[in-house]
Amino acid sequence: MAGVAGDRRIVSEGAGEPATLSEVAYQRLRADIVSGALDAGKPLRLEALKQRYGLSFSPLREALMRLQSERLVLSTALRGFSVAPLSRAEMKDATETRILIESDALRRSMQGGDDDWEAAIVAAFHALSLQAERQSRLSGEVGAVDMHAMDERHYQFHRALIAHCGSPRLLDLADQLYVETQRYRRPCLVGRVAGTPARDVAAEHQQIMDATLRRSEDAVRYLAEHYRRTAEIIEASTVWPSSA
Amino acid sequence: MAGVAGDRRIVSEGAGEPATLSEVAYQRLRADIVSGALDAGKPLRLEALKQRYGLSFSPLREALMRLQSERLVLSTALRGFSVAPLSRAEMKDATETRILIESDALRRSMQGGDDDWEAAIVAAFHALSLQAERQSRLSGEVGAVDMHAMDERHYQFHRALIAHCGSPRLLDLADQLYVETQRYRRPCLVGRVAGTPARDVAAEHQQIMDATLRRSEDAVRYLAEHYRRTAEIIEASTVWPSSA
DNA sequence: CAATAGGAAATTTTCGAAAGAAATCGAAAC
DNA sequence: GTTTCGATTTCTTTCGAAAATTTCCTATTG
Repeated sequence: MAGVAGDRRIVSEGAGEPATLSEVAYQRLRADIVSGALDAGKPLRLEALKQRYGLSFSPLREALMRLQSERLVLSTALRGFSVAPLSRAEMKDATETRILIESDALRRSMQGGDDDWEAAIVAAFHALSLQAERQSRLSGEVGAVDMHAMDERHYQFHRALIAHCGSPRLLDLADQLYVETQRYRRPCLVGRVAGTPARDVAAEHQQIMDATLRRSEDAVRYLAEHYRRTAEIIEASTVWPSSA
Repeated sequence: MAGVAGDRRIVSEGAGEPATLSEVAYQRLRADIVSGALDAGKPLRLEALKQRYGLSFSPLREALMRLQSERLVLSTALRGFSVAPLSRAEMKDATETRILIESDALRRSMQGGDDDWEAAIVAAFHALSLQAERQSRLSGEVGAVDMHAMDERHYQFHRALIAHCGSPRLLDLADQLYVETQRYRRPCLVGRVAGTPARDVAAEHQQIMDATLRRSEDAVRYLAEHYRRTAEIIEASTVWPSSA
């Protein structure tokens, strides 16, 4: 998932490895929160994190401070940090905010989008399709084949659509909301839940792409539908904590 | 400026003083960046900050990490932090993003807004008017009378408009963008620049409020115009750094 | 028996020093 | 005169221990 939200902030020269332990802590904590390796709602004891990642307090606290700004971590003064809980309300808010941001970004991209932008979309769509096909062919084999690669392609496709919007803030927010909503998607992707209507995600992507290349306002509508449909399926198939 | 962006994050029990030095560092650094006490673009040497605020590295770095997420501070791995520079492009992006966020938040507020919401708007408008009048009466006296109080009232009015939107994310983003754009407004407020067309800001606020209470889509239009007008005046009357 | 105060343990937060990396400066080589 | 290399200095980053605070447990009181 190289390139997702947060990479703007610490400008490390090459594309290579992170230069500071603070950055390492940030990336690993974020990955573990998104993947669910760290349970939602649970307190993040510094001693435990120190142990887990082999880092000391300073870089850990700096990373947690940053994650707090991105709504992945909660903090209470003198009482430490905890993984931000999951709830219906938060998922809805994240989804609708994402739609607001990406709709505008897509519109702006379509307005000024050039040939390179179009080509990048087509390329990302193709790569996503290949990965999806490979995925479905291997489904049922050695567990969770390569969800990571799938996520990355999926992210790249949606990012390509809005890449030409011209606003660093919108792109950043989109990245951040992608990560936030990913927390909700991930558990659903692991196993197909019974009673879920078969859904042709590839067709939805195709529809969005086609409308985008036509520079049609339909693209915005399709994109919003795409996100809302995902949110609905997740809401229905998630076992929510009692109080949320 | 109690209550502006960032207060969500660290939940300190009472409304009282900040419980941690990390929080103190955050608030003071932010205030100094917004007020211009720390020059835009300049590097933030930790030794100097330590001296200035009487704090040590850890809380300072944690605060800087947070400010970085809010686009007030820039950081380069192993090369430290610097105050985010000001530029036309950034101001435009911040302004347009703010309009996007607040337009949606205002629409949602108008949809579900109840009596208390309306009352709070009227109250905030009134308080702002009183402060503005006092301000203009005292203008020309002992320098910069109480810009702080004025800012606070102004913030509270705009916040009251969108307060009922129901989305914590939108409110947070609005807060953040308010602070960001405040950096550009502040220098303009100090002295009225020659050639600036006399502008009846109070009338604009009145117009926004009236349309809002009527639940008219005009409110959204007026609000956007209000922000764009401010941005234009600032752009014209600011001495921009050569490369920006 | 519930409520409360006191104290021990666990945890967060802060500090100052040590380690590590980049920038600076000057001398030597081209 | 310009470039390159190396040592020195400056600065950031990290660490582990000390300080401050909360949490938990127990004994005591009403």
